[in-house]
Amino acid sequence: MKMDSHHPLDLTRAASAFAALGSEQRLSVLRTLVRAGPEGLSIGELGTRTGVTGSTLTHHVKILNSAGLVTQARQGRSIICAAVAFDEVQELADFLLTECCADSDATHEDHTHG
Amino acid sequence: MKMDSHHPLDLTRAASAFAALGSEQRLSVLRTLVRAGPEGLSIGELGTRTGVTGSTLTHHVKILNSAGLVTQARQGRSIICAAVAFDEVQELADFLLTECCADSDATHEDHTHG
DNA sequence: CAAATACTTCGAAGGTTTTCGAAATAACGC
DNA sequence: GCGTTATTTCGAAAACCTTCGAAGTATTTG
Repeated sequence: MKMDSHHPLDLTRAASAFAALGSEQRLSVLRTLVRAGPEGLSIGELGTRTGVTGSTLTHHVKILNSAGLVTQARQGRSIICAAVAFDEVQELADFLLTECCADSDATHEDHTHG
Repeated sequence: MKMDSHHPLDLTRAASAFAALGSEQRLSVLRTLVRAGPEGLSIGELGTRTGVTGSTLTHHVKILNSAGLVTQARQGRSIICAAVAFDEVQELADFLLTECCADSDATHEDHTHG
């Protein structure tokens, strides 16, 4: 469910991705997946590592998935989750910073990223 | 109020910064300030440009300020707001990605940012 | 000091999110 | 098909967020 995450970010999509990251539990889930790398982890293992379990974990993973930050794929009895955050988070940063100072009349000081 | 934003990010602070970005209205406010550059904008002008006004705007700016993403300074009758997002957003991205694959047993594939 | 401007605080109404447990579905082995 | 493991759906309770308008504070001007 939801495989499309490669059109450029609009305000609505960016806000919902940021909102997905804006909970300690979900941020901790996503970081655990980022640490785990491209192989991913089952929901069960993710629960063991983060302390978030059951329907609560299902709920949070679904939000991260809808935000395009996590993939889910069935493998036998388990669902394997993996972080897609690698590029996505840079895209989010760019969404905010890309037009830096565009409206500024001033002698553009160096506040860019990089 | 709140000038300290230079200790390293912990989970709680990072989540609250992401949560601050996770509303269309606040994201639009912050982008408007990023576009405006280091000079910043008054609350009134910010309201004119974003369509968010009055106590609602006060509320949203306060959340962005508490998250360390916006500064506020009185100048005469106005309050001038400016984005601090420049470095802060890169820090947030790093918070997520820094430990990429640390727990992975696999032959580390290249999923890093850069 | 009074009036005007710029913004904030307060409090309430409405909406959304979070969390939980019980029942449901999916896949595997016997 | 039946039991077991892994995860999801459903529904309800509590907590939290958003928005609004009315009243309040701060600052400048006459």
